[in-house]
Amino acid sequence: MTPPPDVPDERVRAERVQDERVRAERAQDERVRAERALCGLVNGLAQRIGDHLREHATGLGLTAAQAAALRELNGPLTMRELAGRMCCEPSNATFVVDRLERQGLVERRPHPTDRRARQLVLTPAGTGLRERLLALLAADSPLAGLGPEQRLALQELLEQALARP
Amino acid sequence: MTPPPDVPDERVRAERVQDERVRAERAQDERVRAERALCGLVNGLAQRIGDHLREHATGLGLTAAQAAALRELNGPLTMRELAGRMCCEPSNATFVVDRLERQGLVERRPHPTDRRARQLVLTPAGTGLRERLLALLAADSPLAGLGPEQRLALQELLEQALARP
DNA sequence: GCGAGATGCTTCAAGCTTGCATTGTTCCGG
DNA sequence: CCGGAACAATGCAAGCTTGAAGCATCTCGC
Repeated sequence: MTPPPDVPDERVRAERVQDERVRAERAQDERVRAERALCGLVNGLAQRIGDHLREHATGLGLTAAQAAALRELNGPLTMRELAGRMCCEPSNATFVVDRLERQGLVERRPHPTDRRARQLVLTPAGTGLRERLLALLAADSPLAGLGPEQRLALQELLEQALARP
Repeated sequence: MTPPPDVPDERVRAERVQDERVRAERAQDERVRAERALCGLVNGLAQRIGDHLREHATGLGLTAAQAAALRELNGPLTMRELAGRMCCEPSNATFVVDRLERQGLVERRPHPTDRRARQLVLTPAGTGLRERLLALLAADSPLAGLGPEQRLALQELLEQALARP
């Protein structure tokens, strides 16, 4: 039953190589799957945060984007500053502020020192609505499942993940 | 210099109450600020994940949403299943699949056992493009800043945050 | 001064996403 | 069997988001 001296040796080696490749592929598959799952969790939480905002916003006659803008308007801002705080493009800020203005919640004034820029100021109605919104948002948190030390840990992990561009 | 027996006592108490309220407000403010920062980080990472996908997708003539759909199409799926994997509404899946179909990457077949449903199947072109996409996505990760144990920690935190609905 | 490039805002086209209504099909209790 | 509830997919309206193009204004180096 001992095989001829040359051929099987060859075959054994080939099988070993094949084996290794299969195992490597499977390991990579596993890594990819885990990565996708993790990304899914991140997106899921982001979506929940958005839903939470929208939920409280609709009760006040606002969309989520409008509420996000209103939330940032604690003092006079330029369009660009608002876009920065909302983490979106300036053109998007234009779109959202258009609606807020049409609803009489915010006013576009000429900027005192830069004639290119606009100064966004809340109207009395806007100020009142903003306070109601902040009260609602402070009342319950989309991160209620996490304790203080867990939030800190999460923050550090997220910062590290975002650090490498 | 000793104050009259009644009035200052009153005043001291009032000041103490006022003081406490101010401190409480400030503490709540701080909590709200920290929460917003954390939400910002979550959204930031989600956005980076999306950008990463878009980046590799555009090189293949796909949008991010199309790439996300293609990525999930490893075997025959119904519209509903695809929407589930993409974490979006079925009507959105319809929209995205419309484009994929128009580009000849996917085919809508009648479902073998349920005449309400459709079965999505990749065309040869779709299969090839999907493989190229997966190769690109496996090559670099949007979570490159995190090591294995950190990913595990992040996963656990996110799961816990999402657990409480 | 002044002209070139940078900056602030807006508009537009294209695509994404959601919620709701509609249509066709299946499933189940009577 | 059959009528109604549940379900799959789609059409549609409204809103969100981005990227590129365009106009007004500012700023800096000469």
